[in-house]
Amino acid sequence: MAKPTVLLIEDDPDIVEMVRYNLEREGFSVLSAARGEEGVELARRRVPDVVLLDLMLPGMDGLEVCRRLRADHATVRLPILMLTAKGEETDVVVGLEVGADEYVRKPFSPRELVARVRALLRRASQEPADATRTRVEIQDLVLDLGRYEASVHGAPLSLTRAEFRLLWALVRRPGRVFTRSELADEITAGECVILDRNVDVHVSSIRRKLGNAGELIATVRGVGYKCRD
Amino acid sequence: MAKPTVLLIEDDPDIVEMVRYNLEREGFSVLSAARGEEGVELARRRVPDVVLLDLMLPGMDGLEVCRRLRADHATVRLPILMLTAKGEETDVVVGLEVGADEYVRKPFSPRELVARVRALLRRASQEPADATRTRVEIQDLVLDLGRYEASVHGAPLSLTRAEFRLLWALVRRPGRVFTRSELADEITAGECVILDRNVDVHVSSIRRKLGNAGELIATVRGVGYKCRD
DNA sequence: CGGTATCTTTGCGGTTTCTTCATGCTCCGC
DNA sequence: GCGGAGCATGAAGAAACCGCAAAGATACCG
Repeated sequence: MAKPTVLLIEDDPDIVEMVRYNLEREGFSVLSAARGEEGVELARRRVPDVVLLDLMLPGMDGLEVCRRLRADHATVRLPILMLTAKGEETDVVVGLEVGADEYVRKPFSPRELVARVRALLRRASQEPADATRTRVEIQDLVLDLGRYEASVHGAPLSLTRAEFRLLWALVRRPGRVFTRSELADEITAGECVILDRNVDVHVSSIRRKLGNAGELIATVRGVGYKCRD
Repeated sequence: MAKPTVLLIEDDPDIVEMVRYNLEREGFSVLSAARGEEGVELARRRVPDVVLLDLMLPGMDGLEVCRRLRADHATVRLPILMLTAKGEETDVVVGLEVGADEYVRKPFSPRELVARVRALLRRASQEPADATRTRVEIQDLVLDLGRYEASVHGAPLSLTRAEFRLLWALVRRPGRVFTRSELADEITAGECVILDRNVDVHVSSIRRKLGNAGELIATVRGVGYKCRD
């Protein structure tokens, strides 16, 4: 998982500037397009995590963009947040029917925008996450994602967030080998980049906390780590 | 598994049409009623898997429908999703008291609606007892949703609305970890957006009011909060 | 309209956790 | 057995996180 990408389709350069500044400051990577066609094309090629879409665009308008994104297989599930000017209430309704997920009225506060984008991402990502396994047992080790708890032999462990994420990644697919950078991404959830060696440190500390069960984590020399199965 | 059935109680034919179209396309079977009495009757006779309920109805309003569904043995644990128009915040509060499980603000996107209905069904199938609980006791703490009252050791607490909702969300599913933004959604019922950090403040104030029982709320560092079980 | 309770945001300080670095150890081919 | 690359681990500075207090904003009520 990398830094979340936002595609902004908007023709007013001031707004583009403002949104870009605020989203980048909050750790998003921002793409932008001033015209509808361009936006659809970009969405198809780069597939962002969210689309912010102005309703009023020169050429192809926001509704049409929305329809096209929904029509294309690559972008059909992409969360779309619509930016509307005040008093376009009916357009909002149409927009939602056409497949937008959220809307924000102009003028909007940067804070609100960021919060909405976050909420949208969260909802989008938790949808399939619920379907995924939330609990894993392997020998004496039990991990429960929903409760954020780990235990060995029934004795609870106190893992930090990074440790938990790392262990979760390994244990979820026993036998499969992960490179250090794969694991680093799991730890940071793609938010930032860390050195591969850091993974060693976390592994070391996990092993210490696991005690005997520490042997569950096998070092694969020259490659990375895996969980024994 | 058979096609899940949704009962929509809503007087605006446009919305009925829109919801029906979208839910059927997604594989649901849809019943509808334009009036509250009719809806209650239908719910009793056909017992759907979910009820979508408009708050503003001619005749018997949504809240009353909700109460009746909760009063009847056949429908007592039916998941209810409430449709609310903008600015009906106070009604939303009452809706929570009466025992609705989810809210969607109008205007809503069909995709969001479908997603919520799915989420509701999934939750209902996983924890059938949870949906309709109106009272929770955990150690010395008692929360009563119907009366909007909380007490520790029998001594009543004076919680604000935000505090009550937050605590209710935590206590209803002990052990499960909630992120700050999930909790923020619970507090505002999706009406507006607040900063994650605000959740800390409410938690802090709840803990103070709970006294010793404040330890029931555990901080999960780097993740959020949960209720000890 | 004014007063009050509640909600939201903000900033600081203490604490934990993360990251990096340096050092010593292990494994492996030769 | 030796050398070297790769790994383990301790330590320390940097960063993130949380609790709390206090102030500004908003909603509520008479």
